[in-house]
Amino acid sequence: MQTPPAPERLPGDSALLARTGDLFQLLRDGKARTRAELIALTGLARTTVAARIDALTALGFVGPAGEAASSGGRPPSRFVFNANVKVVLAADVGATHASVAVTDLNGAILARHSGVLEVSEGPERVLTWVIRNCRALLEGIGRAERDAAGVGIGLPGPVEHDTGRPVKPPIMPGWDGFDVAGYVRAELGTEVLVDNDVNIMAIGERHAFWQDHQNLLFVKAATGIGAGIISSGQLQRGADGTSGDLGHVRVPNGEDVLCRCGNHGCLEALASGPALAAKLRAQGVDAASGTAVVDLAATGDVQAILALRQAGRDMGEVLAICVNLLNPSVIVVGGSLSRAGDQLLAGIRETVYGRSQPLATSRLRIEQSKAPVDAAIWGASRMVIEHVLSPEAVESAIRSAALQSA
Amino acid sequence: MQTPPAPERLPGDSALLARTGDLFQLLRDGKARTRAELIALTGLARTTVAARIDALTALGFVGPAGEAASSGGRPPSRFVFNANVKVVLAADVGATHASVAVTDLNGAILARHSGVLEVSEGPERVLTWVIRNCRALLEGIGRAERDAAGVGIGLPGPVEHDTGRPVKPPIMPGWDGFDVAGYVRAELGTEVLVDNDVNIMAIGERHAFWQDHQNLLFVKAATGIGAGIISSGQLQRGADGTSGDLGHVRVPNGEDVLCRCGNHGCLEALASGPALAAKLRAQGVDAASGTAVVDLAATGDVQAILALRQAGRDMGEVLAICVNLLNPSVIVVGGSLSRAGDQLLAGIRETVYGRSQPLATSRLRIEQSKAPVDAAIWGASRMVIEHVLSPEAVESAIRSAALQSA
DNA sequence: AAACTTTTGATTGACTTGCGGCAAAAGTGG
DNA sequence: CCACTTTTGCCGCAAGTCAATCAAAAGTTT
Repeated sequence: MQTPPAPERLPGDSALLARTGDLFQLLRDGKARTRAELIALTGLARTTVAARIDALTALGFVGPAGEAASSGGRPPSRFVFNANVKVVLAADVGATHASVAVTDLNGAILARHSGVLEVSEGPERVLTWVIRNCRALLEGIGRAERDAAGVGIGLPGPVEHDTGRPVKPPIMPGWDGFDVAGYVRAELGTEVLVDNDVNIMAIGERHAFWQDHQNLLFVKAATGIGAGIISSGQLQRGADGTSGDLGHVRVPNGEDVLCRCGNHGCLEALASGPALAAKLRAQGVDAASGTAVVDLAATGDVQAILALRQAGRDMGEVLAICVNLLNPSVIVVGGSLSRAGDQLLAGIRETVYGRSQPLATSRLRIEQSKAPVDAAIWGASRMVIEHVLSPEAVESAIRSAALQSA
Repeated sequence: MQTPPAPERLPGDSALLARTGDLFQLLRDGKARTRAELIALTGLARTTVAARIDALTALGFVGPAGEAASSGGRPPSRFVFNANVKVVLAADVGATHASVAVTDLNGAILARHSGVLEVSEGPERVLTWVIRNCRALLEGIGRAERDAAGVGIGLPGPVEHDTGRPVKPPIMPGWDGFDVAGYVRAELGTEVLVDNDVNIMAIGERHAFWQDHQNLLFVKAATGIGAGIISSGQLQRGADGTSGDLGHVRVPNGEDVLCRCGNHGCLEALASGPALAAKLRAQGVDAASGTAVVDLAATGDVQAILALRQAGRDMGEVLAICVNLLNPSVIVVGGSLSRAGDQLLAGIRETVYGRSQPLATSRLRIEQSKAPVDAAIWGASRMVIEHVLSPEAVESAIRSAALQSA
């Protein structure tokens, strides 16, 4: 008996593309592709690709996208990711205001609403506001609640992401341990993911502008100062969900400044928005808040400019250590103070490039956030999207649909 | 026509255990298990489990482990991971000496050899020494070169792990960009993985003593001061492989000390072994090196004790920031200075617990390395083991064996 | 308009894999 | 020695992937 020639590819061998959900990942980039292109890309058989595309089309995850140019015969039909099968709800809750938005599955914002809302009013009232406005936005664009694939929520304090509960947040009285995810899920009936707002901004900024960077440090400088760490392409939340807490790190030249946390020399007491405003007021300048300082700097106010630059240096002292420790390829500075742009960044760059090891800084970029207002919404949306469009999630959606029809 | 009842589990549905390599992961813990236990653990069918065990047994990855107690019928046979199918070579190259070892697939050291060797002699000579001693060790325990599953090498400088090349290492003249992995692979003909020695020690320490901690910071305090970061259970190497470089971070009370890197106030200039020895010599104490300082402290020398404690405080200043940034659940302090134990750690603890946010430290442990000498070898071995026993690697081994026999 | 090219859908058979059923094997307890 | 239990090997079934084939569809080229 003669054995058949060993095939180059054993059946079931395509370990990376064993499931329909994996094929789908290729289409996630939004490019329209023909079946032939997908066959070349995956190495799967024609019938397999066709069957999987059919399954994805039946669920609405992909849709037809016209025809490609003919190369002398029947033109091939193309397929493209359908970012509108579902929508995603995104909420960014700040200390004194909140935003909600509806996005498609690309993270593009379809509708949004912002309002003044004190997080200190407690979880029930704040989340009720969020839920109500989510519903209103859905109604406004004519989508049903069941069209929502999930809700992403950013909160201004440490969050245990796995359970969706805040853990001892300093500025959120009444929220400690509250089951945010459960509360919202009970109302909206969808997947709910909760995280720290800085983490969410890091995710948003990375996906929007720095996709090819696997090691990114996002710094939010506003009322507080915090960082979101992306290492190996993955958000790092730490053991208790409190990673990136740079606000109360001690900086050298702030020994005499008392912080609201009770310690001396915290970065936040030196370089946060309120700290800068207080400093200028002490100099006789009328500055109510951090944004006022930024506005003053924009008009050319020398004291404001100097204060921002010094704040940048103070932050740089801390960031230099972060750079040596984490060796990121980019630091993105966001938050209300970052609108000052050059002034703040110049101070940061000056110190970081001076203090860090040449090896770690040779390819390091330090940039201003390119979308200070949208990053949080994008990140909240992106967190949900990655979850619900993951190979596993798509796979299980296909399987349950198959069960339904059987 | 009647549709058959929908099966609870569709074929190919066992997403998490689709492959034989995944079943193998369950057996990696070394516990002997019966087929029935594996069925319960995996949810796979009896025949499937049996077939996979057969495949793994054929390759030698698992072996029979006697019979379990009968519960009234035929006693079940048990299977256990066979850590001796292959051996792993591990090498730790330090500045002035090097170690090589052979371990089994559990990482247990079967044979080892250490010697005096200057890394500055250059890659060819050092690696030749490593290769020669690897061969000698293999011969000593009666194993062939082809029994080696791979080689793990730790080097005292930054390494681009993906390519296996050092990048601008400060104390390794002639090594910059040298293809370490390629050079060794050409000789020994196996997988070669290279990494920074601190990273490797972090891996070793974590696996040996802190398996349930997903966020660990390993600090090596010796001639230099560096850290290995494990976040989300994964070693974080940074964008250029230079993460954890804490030696040249500036600490507050060292402004007047000049570091060998040319800057002032580096942690290494204050708290490294040579720095402590120099400090004591300036005080009239005879201390040749960091280990001499540690020895003095062990005899109760007050100046040495004070110096170590202050070094701990200086390190603590930096580690406090690391804690706020990374929120690890444990910091392990290793390196030659860590043998000082209490003195150094007391200084570190004092500062870290004082400076870090209560949230980040409430569950933080700061401990001495439990195996200062073995951690590096264990880590180098572990790095290789995780690579060659990964589900993918096992899977492909099984597939290629199937092709061979066909 | 006819010939040619290319895509697409449908079908078939071979192969592989996972699963359940059945019977033999290998124990225990009376 | 004889039931009884449990494990284990073997076989057929169902499902999925793949390669191959055929025919229809939808273009281009002559």
